[in-house]
Amino acid sequence: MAATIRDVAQASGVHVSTVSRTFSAPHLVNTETRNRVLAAAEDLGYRPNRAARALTTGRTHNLGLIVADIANPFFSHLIKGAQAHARTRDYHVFVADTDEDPQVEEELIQTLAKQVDGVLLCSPRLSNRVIEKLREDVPFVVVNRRMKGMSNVLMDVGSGAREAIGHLVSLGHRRIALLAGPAGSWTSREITDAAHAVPGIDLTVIGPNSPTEHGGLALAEAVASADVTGVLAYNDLMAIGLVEGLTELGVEVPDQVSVVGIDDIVAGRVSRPKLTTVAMPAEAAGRTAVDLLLQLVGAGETATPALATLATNLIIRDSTGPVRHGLRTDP
Amino acid sequence: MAATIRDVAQASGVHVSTVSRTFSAPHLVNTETRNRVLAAAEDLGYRPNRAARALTTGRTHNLGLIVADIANPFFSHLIKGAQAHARTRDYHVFVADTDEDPQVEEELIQTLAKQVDGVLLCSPRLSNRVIEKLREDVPFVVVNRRMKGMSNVLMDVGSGAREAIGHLVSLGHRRIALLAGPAGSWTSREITDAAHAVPGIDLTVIGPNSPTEHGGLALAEAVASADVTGVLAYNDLMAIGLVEGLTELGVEVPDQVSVVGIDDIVAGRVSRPKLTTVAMPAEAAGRTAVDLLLQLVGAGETATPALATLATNLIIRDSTGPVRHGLRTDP
DNA sequence: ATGTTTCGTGCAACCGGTTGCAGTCCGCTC
DNA sequence: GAGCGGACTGCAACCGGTTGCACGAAACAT
Repeated sequence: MAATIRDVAQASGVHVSTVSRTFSAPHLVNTETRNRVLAAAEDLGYRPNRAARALTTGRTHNLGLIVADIANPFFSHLIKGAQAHARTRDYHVFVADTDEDPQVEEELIQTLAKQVDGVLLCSPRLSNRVIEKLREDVPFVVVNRRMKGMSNVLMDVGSGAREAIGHLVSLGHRRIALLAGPAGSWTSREITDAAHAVPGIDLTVIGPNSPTEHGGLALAEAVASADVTGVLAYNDLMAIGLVEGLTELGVEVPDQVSVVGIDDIVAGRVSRPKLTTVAMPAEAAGRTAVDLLLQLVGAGETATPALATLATNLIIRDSTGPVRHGLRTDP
Repeated sequence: MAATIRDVAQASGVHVSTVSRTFSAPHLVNTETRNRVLAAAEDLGYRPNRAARALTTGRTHNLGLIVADIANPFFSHLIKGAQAHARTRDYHVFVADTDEDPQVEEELIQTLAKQVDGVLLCSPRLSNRVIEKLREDVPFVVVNRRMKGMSNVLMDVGSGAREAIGHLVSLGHRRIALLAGPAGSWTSREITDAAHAVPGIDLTVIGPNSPTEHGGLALAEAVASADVTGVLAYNDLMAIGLVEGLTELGVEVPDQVSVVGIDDIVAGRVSRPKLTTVAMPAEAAGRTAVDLLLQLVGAGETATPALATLATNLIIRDSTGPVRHGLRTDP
């Protein structure tokens, strides 16, 4: 069907190896010959078959990117950052969505392993043990989980959570709820740990929860009856869902309850009240992860794992406000 | 490094071809032998190398999915639908984002062509001519563009636009603006054509525009000064951006201007006012597209292209309301 | 003129599988 | 007991490239 290297060889009267070299090591072939080969290739519409090349070189020039939920805008931006950056390095990024299912996550990694040079694993739900085992199959960079001996891209979400809670405290809040994320999420644990370490507050942890709008919506009753005035949610989607649910229950945000999200997705800027949130540098994380992964891929076995930590920052909008004491008895 | 078919052959004392058959045509090999091979494979952690298999069979069991903007929730849901459905058919879907750039789109298709059995091209920005040329390299299903002789998945956006404008008209609107989408978008043209065909309205088409929140935001002034009372936007992101911009300009939605979006993304439900929109069945489109593509892939050259048209429906929320005459002179 | 590089190209094995063909062994039929 | 067919399995070519090695010719040194 499509032209192969042998067609080109025949058409230009040289051996296949010369054609091969014309593309993968041009400096080794005579300028004149090269031009002849290139002309023939152009003529036949020949393009090297990457899969076949991968078979011998062991390099596919593809990267895999695994996320829990492609519909989560946080991941969309990470993906965009990774794809755009990889393209400048002549790599392609294949994205796969696990639907928050660790089982699917494991299968996907195994399937991808042979088809890519390395995998970007974002916010994994798998256990460390399984990840370490899978690592024998393919180089990894793990985003949003600290793993000894592996390259990591982390966002300083602990500090973000501290900042968020500090903000609530400065507004007078003391009884604060933390909506945890999914089980197995490193980020969720970081946030929880950071929150626990803040002195002088009365913290209620609710969860684990599904990190989606629905997850947040479902928590509205629990939050309303938890006797808290401030809430920090695992991510913006949950925060938005929560605000929606609270509003339906007649609980005013921020007048009765202040809500802080994490991620800084667009929806948080257009929802009302506008969401106070901890901004996460998703695109930068994607780019950084690609860099670390290519470093790993290039160096082979000898690579030393690297750790990148990206800063987060609090963006104060309208979903947080000062505590109003005795509110419930007001008119 | 990883175990190959030859390692397994050696370990189980049979020829490689027997190992191969154990996996790709189990009924051809003796139960006893098969078990021995399977045990050895299990033992060595052997998994067939898909790329190598693809070389001889010509089937990679991968599909490519190309979208203009992975961060657009409409596409996220389409992707999820496609990936989940493909997985049930033992196929994997690789997603790539073109960033709305036709050049990148073309390159991506060419790169993917050899690594997948077929491509799902969603809302292409390329010209028909180029697509028809690329089609020689790899089977296509085109989503959101009608192309003769190719399999298509369309959403009945024309009827959706008619319904949306009918809704505005029933609220008393006559002077209506249409915010067009990007150049090269079939959907945008469909909407425009449908809008033009509605009798008795005074239509202003603005565009082409970038189909993002920013694109909508940037149009606020143009809309405010266009002397219209109703707006239909190419998609929800633009509609949301527009509402944001109008609000900043002090123009009330829906009191002064009614806004309708298209897609029904989550952000439209949480933004205030809640967005009236034409719901597009994104997930179903993803599933359907995979079905049509696998049909095409299975049948080879002989395949007859199929056309699937999915219904849309209007969801009325709070961003549309009755025209208020003489509003601007009211207090 | 001879020896030594350097350059350019061809040869052939190899990557990890698949598959048409042929051969062996076995039981069964007539 | 020869002939036949079916069930397994091995052999080897092949998919589309890459690459170490060898070889011939030209360029350079001596």
